[in-house]
Amino acid sequence: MASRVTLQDVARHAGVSRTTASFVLTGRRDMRISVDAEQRVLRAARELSYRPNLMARGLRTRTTHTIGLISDTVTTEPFAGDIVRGAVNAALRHDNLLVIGETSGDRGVEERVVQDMLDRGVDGFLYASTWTRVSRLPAVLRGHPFVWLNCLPRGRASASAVIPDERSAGTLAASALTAVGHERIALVGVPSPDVWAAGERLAGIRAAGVTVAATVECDWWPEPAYTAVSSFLATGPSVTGLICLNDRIALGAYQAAQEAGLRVPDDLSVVSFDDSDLAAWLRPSLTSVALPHAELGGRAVDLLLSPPASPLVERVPMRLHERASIAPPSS
Amino acid sequence: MASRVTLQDVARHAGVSRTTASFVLTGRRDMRISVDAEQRVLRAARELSYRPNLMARGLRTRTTHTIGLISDTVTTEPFAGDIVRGAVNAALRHDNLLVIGETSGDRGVEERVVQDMLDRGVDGFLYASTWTRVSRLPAVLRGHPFVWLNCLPRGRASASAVIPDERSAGTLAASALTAVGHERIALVGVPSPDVWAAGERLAGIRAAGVTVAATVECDWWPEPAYTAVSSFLATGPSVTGLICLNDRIALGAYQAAQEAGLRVPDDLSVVSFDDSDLAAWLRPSLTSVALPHAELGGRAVDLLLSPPASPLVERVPMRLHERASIAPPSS
DNA sequence: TTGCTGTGCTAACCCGATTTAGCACGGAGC
DNA sequence: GCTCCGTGCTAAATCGGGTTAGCACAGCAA
Repeated sequence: MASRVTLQDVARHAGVSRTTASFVLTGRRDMRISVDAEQRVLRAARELSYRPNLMARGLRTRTTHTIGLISDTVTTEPFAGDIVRGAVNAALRHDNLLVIGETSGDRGVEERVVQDMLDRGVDGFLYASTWTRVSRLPAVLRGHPFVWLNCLPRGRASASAVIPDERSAGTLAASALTAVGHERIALVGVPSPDVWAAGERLAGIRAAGVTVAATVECDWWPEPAYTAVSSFLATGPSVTGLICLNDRIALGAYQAAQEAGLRVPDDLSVVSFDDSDLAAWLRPSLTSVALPHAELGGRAVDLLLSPPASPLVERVPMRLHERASIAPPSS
Repeated sequence: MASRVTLQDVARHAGVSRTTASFVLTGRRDMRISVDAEQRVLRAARELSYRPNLMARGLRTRTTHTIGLISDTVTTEPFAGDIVRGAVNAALRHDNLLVIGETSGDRGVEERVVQDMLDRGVDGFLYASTWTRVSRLPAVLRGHPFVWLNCLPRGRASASAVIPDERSAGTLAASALTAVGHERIALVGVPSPDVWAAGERLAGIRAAGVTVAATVECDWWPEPAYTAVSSFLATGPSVTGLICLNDRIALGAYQAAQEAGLRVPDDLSVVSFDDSDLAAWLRPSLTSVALPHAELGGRAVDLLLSPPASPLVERVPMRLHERASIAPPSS
C-alpha cells in the first residue's frame, strides 16, 4: 500500500513550488501563473493521479465536503432508507459524502452524534425524521448550518425545511374517488394531533369538497385497522369508498372487506397513502399517494449546499399512483 | 459561533506546554508528567469542554475513527436499512462514525465512492450487498482494510466475511413443518444459482431429512408466486405444507390458497424466510425465519475494528419467528 | 567539586494542504 | 543610471493536533 501522492510530489514533478501547484490545482486566477507552468502542474497531477488529502485541506479551509445526517431512526420504517438514499445520491452529485447517525429519538445520543460529527468537521447537517412531524431543534445544532428534513420547527423557521405536500395529497386521494362517482366515503385511521400528516391529509380531503361520511378510528397498523373496519362494515353507515391513512391500514381494510364478503374494488373502492411496496403486492393492487422520500432527502441536500437568501419551507409534491383498487360505485 | 477550543487553549489554561497537554489527554504514560500537572490539564480540558479536532489528529495519526460503507443499494430492499442501522450503532459503540455510499452495483460509481472515502481518510470499509451473494473485490479496495458484508469472495477469503447462516435456516424452516407432522411438503420459489441463499436453504431443508414432494418454480415476488401456486394447487400433487423462499412469495401463496378455498393453517401450513414486516401483518400471521440484517452490520463492524488473526467467515444464526401459519396437518 | 541519574517538562518538527507576504527579474520612462 | 511597474513565482506561516529529541534541575555518590 504505497503512500499517497502529495501536492509536494506533484510540485516536484512539475518543477515548481508547492504554492504554485496549489494555485493551479485550486484554480485561483488571481495569482499570476504562466501558461507553461500551469500545464506542467496539470500534467504532473494527471500522471501521478494526484488526489488531494481532504483532511489536510479541511484543516485549513474548514470545509470537508461532508454532510451529517441526524435521524431518529435509520430504518424502523423502510421509508427512512429512501430518505437516506435520496440524500446520499444528491450529496454525491454535489461531490459530498454523507455520514449518518441514528439517535432513536434520544436527546443524549443526538447530542453525542452531532458532536462526533462536528469533531470531524462536517459542513452541515440534515436533521431528519422518519415521520413528518413538528420537532424541536437540538441545542448542539444551534449555530451550525442545517436543514429540517421531513420535520418542521414549532414556530418560524430559522433554517429551511423540506416536507411532503400532504395537503395536496389529501386532495389527490379524495379526488381519485369522487372522480369516478363516489359520494359516501369513510376515512380510516385516527387523525391524531401528533401525526402532522393526518391533519394535512384531512384538510386536503375537505379541500376536495368531500364530506367524510364516517371516520373509522384506529391505529395505523393492519391488525387494529382490520378490527375497526370489520366492525364498521358490520354496523356503520354504508359507504362505497374508503380513504385509508396509510397502506398498512389499507391492508387491514382489505382483510376486513374480504371477510365481510365485499370485493375490492367492485363493492368497495380503496385509496391510501404512502405507496409502500405493499401497495403493489396486494390483490387487487392498491391505489396510493406516494411519499416522495428520496426526493425529500435530495432536496434537503440541495438546500443545505445552496442555501436560499432566507429560510424557506419546501413542500415536495406527492403523486397518485393509480392501480386496481378503485372502480365506479356499483348501481 | 465561537471558534472551537484547541489544545493550545487547554495548555495555556493549565499553565503547561501543548506537548504536555497532549501527553496527558492522549494518556501516554511513558512520558513523565507530575500528578499535579496532569490534574491541571484534565481540569482545564473539562472546564473548557475541549474536544480534539479529529481532522488535525487524523492528519498525523492516519486514523479518523470513520468507516466507509459501500453498498450496492442502500434501500431497494427495506433490509438494507437494517444492515445500515446495525453498522451505524456498532460503529457508535466503537466511537466510530459511518459514511455511506451507494453504487447501484456500478463499478465506476463504486470506484469513485471508494476514492472519495479514501480522500477523507476512512480507516476501513464494509463492502455490503443487499442480497447475499458471491461477489468480486473491486480493485480500488485492494490494500485497504475491509470486511465482506452479506457477500462472499469467489475463492479463498483475503478478508473476513459476515453472512447469514442460511443452511441452518433451511433446517429450521423444514423442521417447523415436520415437527407437527407434515410429510408432503412443497417448495415455492426458484433455486437459482445466482441467489446464494436459495441453494443454502435447500441444502438445509434436505439436511432436516425432508424430501420435497414438489418444487413450484416462480420468481420471488407476490404476483408470480400467486400465479404459480394457483396452478400448482389446481393440478399438482396434494401437499399439506409449503416452504416459501421468502415472505413475498408467501404473500402470493396466501392469495392463491385463499382463492382455492384453502385455509391457512388448517388446510395448508406455510413457513417462509426473511421475516419482513409483512410476516406479522398477514392473516394469519406468517411463521418465518428472520434474516439477521442488523446483526450482520454490527458484526461486520466488530470484525473490521478488531480483526481476527486470520480472515474468517462468520455465519450469523437465523432464528425462526413462530406465528400462526403452521398447524398439524388435518386428518 | 565532578559526574551520574532520574524527574518533569518543552522546543521543534511533522502530517498535507491553503494562503499571505514579498522577492527577483525584465522592460519602460525620465 | 535610477526608479517604477508588472510578471511570475516562492518562502514561510497557518490549520490543530501527535511525536521526537533533548534541556534544566535536583539529588546523590565518589
